Amino acid sequence: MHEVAVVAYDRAPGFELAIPGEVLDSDVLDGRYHLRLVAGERGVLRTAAGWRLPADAPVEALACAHTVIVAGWRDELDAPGPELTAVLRAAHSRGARIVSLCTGAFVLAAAGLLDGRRATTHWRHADTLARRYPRITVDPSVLYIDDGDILTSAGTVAGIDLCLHLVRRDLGATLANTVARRLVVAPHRDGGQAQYVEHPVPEQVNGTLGTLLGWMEEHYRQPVTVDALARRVHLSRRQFIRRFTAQTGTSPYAWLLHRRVLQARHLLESTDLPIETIAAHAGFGSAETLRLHFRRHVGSSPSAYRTAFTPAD
DNA sequence: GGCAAAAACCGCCAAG
DNA sequence: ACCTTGGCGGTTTTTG
Repeated sequence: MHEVAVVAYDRAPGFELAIPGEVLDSDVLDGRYHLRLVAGERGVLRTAAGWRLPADAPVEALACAHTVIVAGWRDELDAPGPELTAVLRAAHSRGARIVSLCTGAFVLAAAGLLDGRRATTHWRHADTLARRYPRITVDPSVLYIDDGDILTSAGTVAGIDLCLHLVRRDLGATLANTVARRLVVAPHRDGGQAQYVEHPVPEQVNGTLGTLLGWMEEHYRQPVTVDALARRVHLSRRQFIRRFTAQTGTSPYAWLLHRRVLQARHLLESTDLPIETIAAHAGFGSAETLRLHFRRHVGSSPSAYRTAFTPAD
């Protein structure tokens, strides 16, 4: 049983606070995570909308959590209390995994947990974070950053991506996809939040490119060249790459590779096909190529991944 | 939108 | 038997 503590604090944004519950406590996960709302501050706590927050446990409960999630923060100008930062540091040094969603990164930063690390936050606050904490390498162009024991995510909805990533890491890609499907969100939103920087009005990958992404989703298992993609949308290769990266945050080819690795993960978990075959089914030309990109994205070799996620469940 | 340089990738093979 | 890693030149992709 994996204990997850979600930190409750006064004037918390309700949306961010709800994300861990929606993703990690999804009924398709069968209670593999045990979530608790833990008070990070004294007194009566309310959400930004004024709803009363009934914390399950006092600050000390962070001591027994495997994962601690700070979902957002009320105000970048408002420093978190010393009690909260101290207990976060303690939890981390005890080996807990610390996660921030959106502006929750400011709390982690105040606790000194991000010093010397890469981190991200909502793009509107990235500058402030970087300026106030020069020892943090802030990358505002990604949806989330997995730095092993510390994970940070970008604005609002990216918190869902990060929580799905946790599920993927802990329980495998197949289950993560099931959760995503249940929530009716994209199981794999690749790339950064660059699109939101230029077009703060969220979502909706614009018309023709959106259609193209659908096509790619159907055809990534076979060889696809960037030139062919550009031709499909009647753009020069150069212009196509420009638009694609502006909208999705990754280059076309990188998108394909990422998608193929995800499919390979799924096949490794759900079949016992040899690596060579899986490579072919996922759209890689050879097993070596799969291995290279698999290690780059997942951090382990395909067969090591398979043994880690095989029997039992 | 096209060009050229830089970077990344591919598949093969050899070795562990 | 099967998997992983690393090197190598020839391509393809990405960048400015």
